[in-house]
Amino acid sequence: MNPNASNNPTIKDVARKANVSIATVSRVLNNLSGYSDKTEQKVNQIIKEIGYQPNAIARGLINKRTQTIGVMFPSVSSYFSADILHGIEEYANDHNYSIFVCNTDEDGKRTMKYLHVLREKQVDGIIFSSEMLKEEYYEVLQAMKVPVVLVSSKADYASVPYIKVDDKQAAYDAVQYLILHGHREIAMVSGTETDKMAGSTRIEGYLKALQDYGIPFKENYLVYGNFRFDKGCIAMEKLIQTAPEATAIFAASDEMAVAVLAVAARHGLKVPDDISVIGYDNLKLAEMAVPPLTTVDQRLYDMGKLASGKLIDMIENHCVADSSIMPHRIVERQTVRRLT
Amino acid sequence: MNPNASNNPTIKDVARKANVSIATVSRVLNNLSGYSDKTEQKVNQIIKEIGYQPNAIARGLINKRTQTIGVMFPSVSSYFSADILHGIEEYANDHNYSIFVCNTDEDGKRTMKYLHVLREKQVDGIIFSSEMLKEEYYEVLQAMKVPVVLVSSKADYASVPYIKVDDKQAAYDAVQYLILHGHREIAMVSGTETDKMAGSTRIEGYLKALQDYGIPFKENYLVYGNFRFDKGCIAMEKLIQTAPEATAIFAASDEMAVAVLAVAARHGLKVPDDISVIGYDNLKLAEMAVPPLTTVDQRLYDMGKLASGKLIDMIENHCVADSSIMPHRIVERQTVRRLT
DNA sequence: ATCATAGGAGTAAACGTTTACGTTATATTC
DNA sequence: GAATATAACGTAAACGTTTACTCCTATGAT
Repeated sequence: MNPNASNNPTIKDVARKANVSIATVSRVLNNLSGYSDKTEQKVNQIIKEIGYQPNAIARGLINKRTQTIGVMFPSVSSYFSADILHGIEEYANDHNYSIFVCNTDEDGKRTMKYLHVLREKQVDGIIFSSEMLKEEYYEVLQAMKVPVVLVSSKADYASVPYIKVDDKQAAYDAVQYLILHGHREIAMVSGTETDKMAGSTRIEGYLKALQDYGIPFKENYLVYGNFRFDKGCIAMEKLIQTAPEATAIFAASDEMAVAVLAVAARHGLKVPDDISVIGYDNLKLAEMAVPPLTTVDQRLYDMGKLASGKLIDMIENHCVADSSIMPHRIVERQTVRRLT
Repeated sequence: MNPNASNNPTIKDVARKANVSIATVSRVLNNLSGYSDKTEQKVNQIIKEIGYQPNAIARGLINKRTQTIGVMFPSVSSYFSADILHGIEEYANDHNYSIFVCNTDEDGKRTMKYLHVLREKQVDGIIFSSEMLKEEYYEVLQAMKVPVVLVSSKADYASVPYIKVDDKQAAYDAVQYLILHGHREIAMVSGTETDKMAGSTRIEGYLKALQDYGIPFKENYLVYGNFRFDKGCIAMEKLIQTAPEATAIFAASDEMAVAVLAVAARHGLKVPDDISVIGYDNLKLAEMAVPPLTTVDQRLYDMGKLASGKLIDMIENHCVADSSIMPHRIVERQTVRRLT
């Protein structure tokens, strides 16, 4: 009888039934040369017949390629990550790569554990999303010898390709937009105080815009959140206490901008009549807000796609991709009022 | 010299340097018995020294287990999926499983392709999220012989374990909540017209509640969306035209409820003063809305965790888990007004 | 002293592929 | 018709593990 009844059929089963060697089956599978049309047809027929599917694990073992990439997110469930992930997944799938999602929780331990798992599972490459690439991580990454690309992030000490918008300029543009709408009392809800990445560069843009337009910076106009909604609420509450004269607020993320909206409403402040707000990201969330949020678009989905693209290029061509600065633009909706 | 300089060290390298056989190294790696304390220490020391990490691919080949599960989403980037994914990921990671995310786009072709990829990659199990399990899929799944669990979905012809809330009852409760707040003109923004799953059962709940309280159903009070924001907007626009007398709206998803909020605002309708709305899901989005959305909580994160748990149980104990009906509850926020 | 026993360790097959190399038969060239 | 090239395969090693067997040695019981 069939010596391999209960298990999934293997290349051996195909070979036996088709009366050829497994080498030949392998050849038609990978359509190389070295077989006649007749055998090709015979083999393909048997494959259909017994429902054979190649075993990617066995392939991976010998090819040393798994067609798999790992993606690290500080928080998979954040609306920010979701968009990037979607882009990454789309491109990767189209190019026959699967993706492992990893949720680091911004926790070093967890991240290291994940890095080891990805190493053991022999991923072909890794994408780091919106997270500082600590040296500790970088060391493991180097030991793994797989390509890495950063998205919405940047490593200043190591030359790892990244994809991000020019944060400083984008923040500058956002603040300038407010200024050009007649605002001079502009507060900012920033990201994490210590986050060199998206945090401080956006603050720099804010500061520079104020300076360029001769607006003095006031300490109490700058508060910190962590890019997420909850901290954004706290930050806005603080702002209402300490900077009630502000006519406009620049939030360093859409989630926080929406928090500003929420807290403003809670306090009976009308947007944009009593206070204007501009966000950062252009998540779907911005469209959904009431009123719809004016924000700076950073095309996260495309950034995800591009990240996938660069990484796969590096994997397949053993090259090193260069970094990209993504264009940004302000999308005008209804949360900024023109001061007359 | 080292015969294996450029590549990652393997168990062979460890064995050679420790002067033991690879079998012994394997034994200490998997801490089985059959070696002395001294060799154990020696081996562990060498492992540290040369930075050896086991190759999960090779392991997978022989063990026929990959510690990997595939998760299918109709849309990875939806805020709904993000929460479930987070739950799944969390539990899986804690139990040493990695997860492949798959975005089906609700497209049969894409789904089938993914199913084949997952098969080739030898995943240990599959979670299907919020999607009808078509027979076509089910056949491949059976051929794969891996456990499957459904989350926020249900297959009526096949006995696949699922996790979901009692949609009909939850919808009933939502509508009842509106009724008990004095509403009688209650419209519904439903999900996909054809979606047997979450679509029609929620409509049934709506209908039953109306009936139980002696409220006649009006055709024009029921409009269809697809659970997402954009269609929700269109649905609400329609409602404003055809059912202006409605005092309350039950939306079959938070995204659509938020759409209702947005469109209401666009038309100068105040929520909850002019119109009340209750959503379904309790996404973070509901909290973020202005005003904060009253909705029915279905604890998606926990459902994700539970799905992971059941699946891993099935994988490891070769059993078949039973289904779970998750508790739901109404979380009261500020979009429903008590009619006096 | 003999024997059974168990602990410690090695050997080699197996997992499902790919691929370098070898072999045969046929076609081509002169 | 001999020499050579080429097409069409088959053989077997390799990828990095796990594990069933086997073997040796020391220990304890008799």
